[in-house]
Amino acid sequence: MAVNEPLPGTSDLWEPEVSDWLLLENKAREVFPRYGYSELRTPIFERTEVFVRNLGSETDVVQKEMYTFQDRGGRSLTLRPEGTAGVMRAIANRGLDQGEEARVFYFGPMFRGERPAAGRRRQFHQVGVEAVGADSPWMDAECIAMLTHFIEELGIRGGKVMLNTRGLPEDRDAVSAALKEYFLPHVGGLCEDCQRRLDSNVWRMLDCKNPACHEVALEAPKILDLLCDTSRDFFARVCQGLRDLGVDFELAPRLVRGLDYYVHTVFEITHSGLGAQDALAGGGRYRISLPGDKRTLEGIGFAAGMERLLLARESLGLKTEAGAQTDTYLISLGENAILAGLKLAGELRTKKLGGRVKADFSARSMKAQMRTANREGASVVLIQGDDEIAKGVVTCRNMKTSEQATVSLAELAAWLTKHA
RNA sequence: GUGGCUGUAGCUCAGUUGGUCAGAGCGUCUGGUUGUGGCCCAGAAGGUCGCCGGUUCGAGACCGGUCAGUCACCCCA
Repeated sequence: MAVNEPLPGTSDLWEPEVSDWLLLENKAREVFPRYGYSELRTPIFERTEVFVRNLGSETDVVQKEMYTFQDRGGRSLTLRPEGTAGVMRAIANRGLDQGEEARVFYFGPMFRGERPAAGRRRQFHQVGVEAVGADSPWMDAECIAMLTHFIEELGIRGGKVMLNTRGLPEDRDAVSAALKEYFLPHVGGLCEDCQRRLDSNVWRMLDCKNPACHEVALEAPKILDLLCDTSRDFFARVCQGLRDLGVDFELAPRLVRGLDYYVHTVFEITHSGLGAQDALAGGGRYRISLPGDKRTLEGIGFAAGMERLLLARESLGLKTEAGAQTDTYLISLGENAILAGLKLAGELRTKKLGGRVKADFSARSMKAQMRTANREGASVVLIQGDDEIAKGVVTCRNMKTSEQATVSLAELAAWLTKHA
């Protein structure tokens, strides 16, 4: 049995869950193009270098979560742990003219070697967007609005937009210095991680979840207050754009997010229906150097966890229930009839009649076949035995009303149209 | 990677202080007369009690390990 179970953190997806996934994918394909974004599909594995370069060799994702392997040529390849790096690589490969923008969306499986928990899998799925070559704050506002639009279209209420800014790279030293100065006197009472972070990554001390650290971080200087005028002005425009678009948001002064390439806007959407991993989506503005391109490209993007979107829907009672598997069920009595059933089913499909047509080839009793038809939720049952075949008719039963009629093959189409 | 909880038929679970304890409900299959579902009744199939080892006269029950699930931490989506 164990050999048949999917690997930890992966799962087989059956109906009716597949329907929920299709809904998600279809919504992405419906909503994002309305904002001028087009779908991009990149490979599921890349040269390891693509991710190391883009995410940074020091990040947790790169250091301990990637599925990396050697191919037959000895190259180091990695299953993508996130979507942005591959998208950037694809954009670099195609080239982006000065002033040109690339607005794309994507979705698909990502892979990280983590311990599975609620809303966290080893093969998980993200739907994300990237708008590269766009450096306007209004772009940020529109991007966040698009995300909330998408989430609302999925029927997910109760998501909260948490918004902050990290300012420009030039601001970083001043902010770090101020934070260090603030935290230094308190460091004795903080968790081990934060004691280390004081030197390695003081920004992250702001969003530590350890109660003692959080207490201290509450009084920390606000990043926004430490930024230059340019940064503050940029952020003010993002906020204004969101207000003009009618998007509710909360300022989250301690939201910093993990990756170093973020500049200016950072945001998350949180939802209470998820358990400990309460982030539905996260993103921000970034500056990235594309390989083989001297320019630094700026962009804005986000990624949403599809499993988490589905969990949020589930917490709101929106999970798809199991439904009928079959619309028209063909019962055949006797060997001759089975062959007739095979042919009739084929004709129905060719003529696009009867919806989902399933023929029973089991040669079981009438009763047994009827039971199966009923269990599968068939709305119509067509019965053929030697009698019907001899007369060139089909016994048609409407399973909802229990009406039954003997219908000639010529009239079958009309009957099905009426009852199916 | 760390910790808590869990692991018995397809599903949900009972199984007292180790000794007919391998069970129930649901589901499935078959039947309740000659070609008819959903209700009802009857019968049947189906599990080496996650796996390995140990303690014991004897373990599903106790111990150790391992695998898996789940929740939390870390980190993130």
